[in-house]
Amino acid sequence: MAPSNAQGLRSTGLKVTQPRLRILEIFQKSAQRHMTAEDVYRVLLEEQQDIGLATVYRVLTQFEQAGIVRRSNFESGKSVFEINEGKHHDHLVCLDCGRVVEFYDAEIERRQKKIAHEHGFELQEHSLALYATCADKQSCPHFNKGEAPAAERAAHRE
Amino acid sequence: MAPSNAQGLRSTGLKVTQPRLRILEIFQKSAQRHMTAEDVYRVLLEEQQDIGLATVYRVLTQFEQAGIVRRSNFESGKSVFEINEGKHHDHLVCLDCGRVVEFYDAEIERRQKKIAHEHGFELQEHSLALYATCADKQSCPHFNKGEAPAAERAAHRE
DNA sequence: GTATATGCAAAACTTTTGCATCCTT
DNA sequence: AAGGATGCAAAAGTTTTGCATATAC
Repeated sequence: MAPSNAQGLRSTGLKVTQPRLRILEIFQKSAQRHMTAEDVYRVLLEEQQDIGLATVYRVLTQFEQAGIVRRSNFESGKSVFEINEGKHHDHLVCLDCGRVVEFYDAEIERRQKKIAHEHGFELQEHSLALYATCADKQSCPHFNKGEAPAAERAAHRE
Repeated sequence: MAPSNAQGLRSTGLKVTQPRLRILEIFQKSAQRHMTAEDVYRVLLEEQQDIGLATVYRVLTQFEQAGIVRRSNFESGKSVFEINEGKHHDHLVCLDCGRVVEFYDAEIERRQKKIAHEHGFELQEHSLALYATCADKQSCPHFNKGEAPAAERAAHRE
């Protein structure tokens, strides 16, 4: 999964265009694995690429459908995209600095499936996000300056 | 929690107004525990109450802050509200009919807290939603006609 | 050359806000 | 009477769409 080049893109049936290649590259080169459409667009602007925000959304949506990226929603109100490495995981989001940690817990996965079955359902997918604060504030240096803290939007409602 | 009357409302420090009483009543009388702001507004319209959508949003937000309702986001892009009975639970959403089942799993809760700790965080909250289809379609009679299937928005992107 | 993709602007949707007026206390 | 609450309309924020033009195969 996650084609890293023109061949990979082609194999998904998508034409190999500049916008698609550039967006893929941004995900590969960025320090942040998790980016909103705005985040990607901002990088493109800095690079003086003439790529519109609408194209970013279109490309990300197509990439999602092709299995190249995954979309999450957290509580920010915005969609967050990341390259799909094929390994399923859930997210832990730092409310102090927005940092996103990925984790996988087999037991949680197992119980989710079991719970669905017990209620007469067939589990298709799930979305799990943990929201936490740094136990040791020193270790949470508001690291992802590009990514606004997840606490931001909740604060708006206060 | 979840004051069911004027006294209860007063105790939260909120003034007892018609819109607040009516909205509370709608949650108490409705067959659906889970409703969007639009859902509530639609009921008000049917009752010819002159209550604006903005007020519905304001009241629901205040109720959330007062602990009277809880807000969830699922994948629909809209906020879903329910009366806060005080018992924490997560949600299982039927992709066929939109039905929402509540569940609680102590082991999942435990592991979430453990995972956060292992990464140096203090868990504050979490959001877990399971998306599933009915194993036996007969038992899923598109029950919540008022509530559009959760699959709807995803379909929009296709 | 044809079908697709893109850019731009405008629209769609959910949610919030400004402000004059109304209602609780 | 005074402060908070509401309605309406307008704004904000994110995401989608229509359409003429540009690009990939």
